Amino acid sequence: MNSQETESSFLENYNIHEFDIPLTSVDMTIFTIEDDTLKILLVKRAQFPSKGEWALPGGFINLKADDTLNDTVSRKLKEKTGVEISHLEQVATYGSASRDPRGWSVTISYMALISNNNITLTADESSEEVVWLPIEEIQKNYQLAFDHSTILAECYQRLKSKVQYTSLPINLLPNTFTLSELQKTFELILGYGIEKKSFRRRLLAADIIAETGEMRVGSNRPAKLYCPKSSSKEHLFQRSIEGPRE
Amino acid sequence: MNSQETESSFLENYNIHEFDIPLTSVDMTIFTIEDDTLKILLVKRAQFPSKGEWALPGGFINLKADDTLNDTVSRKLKEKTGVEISHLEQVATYGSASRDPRGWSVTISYMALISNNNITLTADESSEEVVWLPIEEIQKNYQLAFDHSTILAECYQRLKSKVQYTSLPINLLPNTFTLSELQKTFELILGYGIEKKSFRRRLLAADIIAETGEMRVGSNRPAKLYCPKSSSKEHLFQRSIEGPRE
DNA sequence: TATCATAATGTCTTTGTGACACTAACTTAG
DNA sequence: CTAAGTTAGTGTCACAAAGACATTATGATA
Repeated sequence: MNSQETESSFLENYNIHEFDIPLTSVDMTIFTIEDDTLKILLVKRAQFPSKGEWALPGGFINLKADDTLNDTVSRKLKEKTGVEISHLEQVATYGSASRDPRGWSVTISYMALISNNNITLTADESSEEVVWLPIEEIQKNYQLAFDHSTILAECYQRLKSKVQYTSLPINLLPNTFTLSELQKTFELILGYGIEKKSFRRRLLAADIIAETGEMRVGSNRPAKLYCPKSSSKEHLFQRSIEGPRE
Repeated sequence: MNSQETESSFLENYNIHEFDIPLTSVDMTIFTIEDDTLKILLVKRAQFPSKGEWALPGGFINLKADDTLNDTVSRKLKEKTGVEISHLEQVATYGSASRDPRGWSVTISYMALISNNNITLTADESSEEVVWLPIEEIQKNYQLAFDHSTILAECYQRLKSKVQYTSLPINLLPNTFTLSELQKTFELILGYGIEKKSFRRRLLAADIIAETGEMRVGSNRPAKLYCPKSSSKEHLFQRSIEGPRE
């Protein structure tokens, strides 16, 4: 290095491959609701390492194709689901020498919520199979590749805690829904029942949904259909939802 | 690729340098309180790129020295402050082709809280100067290197929102403190005054601090000294702190 | 037309917070 | 020695929002 060096001359001589740098990827926990069950998307790996094992969808950053991390994630999401994501949120980043046998690696995890409109899942060269599986069953009976069980657990935890004080579950439903459907979604994630009246008071006070004027007709009293207002996708409630008192 | 390939033969032939991978670093927003002011640590860069500009402390992962991301962060923290960190939390990860002139890069940002016990800051080969600066002044009058202004803003935002519903500010104080000192710390970060009685009720209900039995003597009525209980470093309050009513 | 199931609302109780007045304890000025 | 001043700490009421639970509303179906 000489004293005549400028920023541009420095950059001309800079070679990224001189250094040991970690592999960097993104991984996604994509939630949806199917058959009154919270499910996430898993892929069966078609390539080494961990070939044949179940894993979260994800992949390496493509330095040519992607301008930002969000581009990487959007590209991967489109590859698997081909569908518009309702909510996308970065959760955490994991890095260590041992989490991937190929070497020091870093992965950035994302949580995505989509409404299940009979999406057609598409496998590609990196995955033999792409399926929705109930999250509770994965946590009980599946051993995921790499540290994906940990990543999954942290994303699920994030979802569960955000459900206590935000309107996030709206992103798991279609564009119109009844209040009972919305409440059921909250309860599914929280793991306990909540009071109908309090729940509706919260929604009303938050002013985040609007009546569509239409009704959902079933074999009982029809229910009003609602749609989210623009601000509703992640509204923070003033207090968090409490479970039943003892 | 042949059909005889196994996981171990795959790994033998795997060369990380065949691929374009991004540079990966960590950056830290280290908060402390000095002279009743919230300050963070900045370094003046001694090397290209952005030589001479102010930046958040941080650096690249050392694949030989670090086993995990936390090792990288701990190492960097020790280099600059030489001090035990009270609270450390990953905040967000930024990646893009343009954020660093050396090429596609990813940085993982951390927020750290430490109590200011007259720490001696130490510069090293990568930084000419290491100083505590008031965060408000940085945001007004400083243009930081790379996207560090954005990273700083997001860490500050994280701190401010967590102060509303957790006991995080305890980590900015020494091991013993009075309730008034603690309240002042909350108010400093929140940016508004809070009610003494409600504040104390919350702390009592949370059961996160204990009387030491000692008193702080000044030129007025002496105040009881408290110390944190083990669970107190990030206790979640049942409701968030509200500002004054209109 | 009666029954049933779910939708929607009314209202009382409980809980925790903001407001604010009040008491307590110590230093300092005179 | 005493009164004034300042900060520490407590008592109490009003208010806001949530839980509990009863009640009414509205459709399908037998």
